[in-house]
Amino acid sequence: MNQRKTTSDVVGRVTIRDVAERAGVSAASVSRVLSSSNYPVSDTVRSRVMQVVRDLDYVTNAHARSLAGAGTPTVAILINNVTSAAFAHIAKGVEGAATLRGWLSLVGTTGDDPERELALVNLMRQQGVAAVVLLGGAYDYDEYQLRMARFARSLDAAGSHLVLVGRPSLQGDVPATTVDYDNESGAYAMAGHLLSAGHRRILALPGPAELSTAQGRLNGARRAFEAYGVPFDRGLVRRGPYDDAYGYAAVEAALHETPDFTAVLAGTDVVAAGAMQALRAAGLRVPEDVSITGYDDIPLASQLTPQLTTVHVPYEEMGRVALRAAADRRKGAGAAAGRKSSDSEHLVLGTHVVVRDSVRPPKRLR
Amino acid sequence: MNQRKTTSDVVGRVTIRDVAERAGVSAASVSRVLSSSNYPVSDTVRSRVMQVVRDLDYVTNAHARSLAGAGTPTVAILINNVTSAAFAHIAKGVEGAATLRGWLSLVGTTGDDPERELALVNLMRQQGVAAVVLLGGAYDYDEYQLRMARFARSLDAAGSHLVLVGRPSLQGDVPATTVDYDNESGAYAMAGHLLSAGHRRILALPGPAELSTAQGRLNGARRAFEAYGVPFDRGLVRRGPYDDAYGYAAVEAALHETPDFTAVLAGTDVVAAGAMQALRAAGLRVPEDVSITGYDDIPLASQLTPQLTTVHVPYEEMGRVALRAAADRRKGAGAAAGRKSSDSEHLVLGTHVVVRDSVRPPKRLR
DNA sequence: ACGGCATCGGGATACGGTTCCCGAGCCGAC
DNA sequence: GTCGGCTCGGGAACCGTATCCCGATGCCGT
Repeated sequence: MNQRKTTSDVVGRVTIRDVAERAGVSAASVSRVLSSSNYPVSDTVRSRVMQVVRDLDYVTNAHARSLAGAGTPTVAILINNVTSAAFAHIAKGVEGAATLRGWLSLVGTTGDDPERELALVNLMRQQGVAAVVLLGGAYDYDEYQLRMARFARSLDAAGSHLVLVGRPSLQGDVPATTVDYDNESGAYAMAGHLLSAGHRRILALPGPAELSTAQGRLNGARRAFEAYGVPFDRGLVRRGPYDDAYGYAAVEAALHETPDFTAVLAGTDVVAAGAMQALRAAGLRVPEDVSITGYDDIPLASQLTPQLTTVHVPYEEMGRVALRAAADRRKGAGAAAGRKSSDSEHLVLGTHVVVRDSVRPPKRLR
Repeated sequence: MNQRKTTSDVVGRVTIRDVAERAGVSAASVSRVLSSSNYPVSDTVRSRVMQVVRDLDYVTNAHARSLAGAGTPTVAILINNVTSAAFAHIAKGVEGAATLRGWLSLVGTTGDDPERELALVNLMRQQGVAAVVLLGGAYDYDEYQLRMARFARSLDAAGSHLVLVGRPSLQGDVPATTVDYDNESGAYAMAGHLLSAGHRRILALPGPAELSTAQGRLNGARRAFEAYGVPFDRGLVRRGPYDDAYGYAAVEAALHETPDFTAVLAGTDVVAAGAMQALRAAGLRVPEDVSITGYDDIPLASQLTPQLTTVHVPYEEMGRVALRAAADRRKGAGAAAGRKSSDSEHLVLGTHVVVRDSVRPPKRLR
């Protein structure tokens, strides 16, 4: 007697046919009522279906829907590390913009592992995502260019699209969009801020040597030194990973070896926080004895004491722009199979210095 | 001569049949080669298929796969705010554990909007996710209980499972798992730490009155006061949202109205950061003049100067536990349709005080 | 030499929707 | 009165993959 028609025992899957049967209509009608197409459906059928849907607590199977051609567009966010504030803000921007359009967001973390990145891109390709957004500075090997170009073409062939955010853009005619910020100019402005305050001996903590963002920040600083006619002392540059331990250790070492610096130009707000602690531990005051600047303008910057003068990077905006770019391209794709000339695109957002309390003129000038 | 041959005209979707045809085998064989079932396939067929798969850069369609019964389990992470460090760490734990098992992670942000939360749970139900993990403190209305119970039952009926992390658990026989930490004990210990250092006039900034976590933290503190025989002055309690502006404003106001406090018991590390700034702005030193404690032990706590004494909450571990619970339950579900008695489950993780540099005995005792 | 078993490939079907196409009913207009 | 057009419902053909079931082949033992 345990027939399926009684509904109450339909514990597992409720299908569209169950609904149709119970409402006394065809599956096609149920689909039309639910899929909000503008196919005309009589009010009686509509209300009958809706009632049954509520009764049975039915939801459509997204996989079947996708398979049949309809289906919610999904954006994949691939990120090195969810706990990084900067990345989290980009992700927020992407997710927010996605939600606004009714898109779904899948996230995967790569943990800086290229193998895992590869695996994830393929996984996302399987999912048939509308776009893949790759976040975070990358190591700019030749191999990187090759790998990304392959990703881009694979995704493109599958009707998807690759968006690189805060990463080196791709050379050549590769179907990918890059969303970037003016990294070098930000560093230029930040270093200029210190130089124009009178600092000459500036300890630079750009970050890891191979990371694209670190390179850009160091270049910007170097250009500022040139512009101000101040010799750039490579002995005052110390490399290391983007974390506070690096900031701490680098300052501690510099205090022993080249203690005449009057300011610290940190590659990141987090690095600046570490540097600040090391200075305090050595009995130095910030900014009275030593000035500090950061980069990123994450919430931490204004939570430190003194509040950190830093470079504002519009991370959340970048995320939004990234998704918009992907969505636009998707819309445009419907036109013709023939590729447009604007296959690859490079969007650059501005940065600016946020002046807070961590910079003062060097002591001897006061 | 490096032509891609026929491949070039298969621009859009490459299906399993395309692969089969090109390899001169049936679709069934291709499926068997790729799905790593232990169905016996001859080496010649296998290698032929693999070759074509590489040539065509074929990936299986995950939607079709899911529809056919196989398919990657997916966990949905529903989170108020990606930029909150605590939530980000939970999410990291969930995501990491998911990845480890080959699961996928979908995220959605609710932005504290119950409507959006509802919509998201339904969306995830459509996706046929294996589990939904709901993060973050919630407002503990009666309606909350009802709503969550409905979610839990809906998901359960669809073969999925609801996991509540850092939220009030559900009353009654609701098929949901709760992963929690010992919030009240943490607060008890933290307040006890201040009391045993000699503080008696302690400014409490528990957070918003209605939030479940804030309530628990205040209760713990109150119990500590009782245990130490110290009267609990409600005039020294100031409510507000969990952000640094609240910490700043509350301390500023307290400095005018009840300036005799010697310590601040903040409901959150971020709140503590705001409080610390307000004290500094008023010319007070931390911890020499006023002690401060936090709660959460996010990275910020050790980036502040002085480093913050706080309560460590095992956020990432909670995330891992949450996913494990969901996975275990899923495995167990295959056994019998009949429900076990352990339909709802409540896991509680421990907390502990991390002593750093932001607490000293009050001045008059030194 | 022959039956039987293990190995392996292929056709058919199911998964749960969407949508094309057709047809029935109804109304208004000539 | 008839015909055309419009409204709306249903049957059926997909979407791409996994898997059941059956048949073909080859090898072994007796």
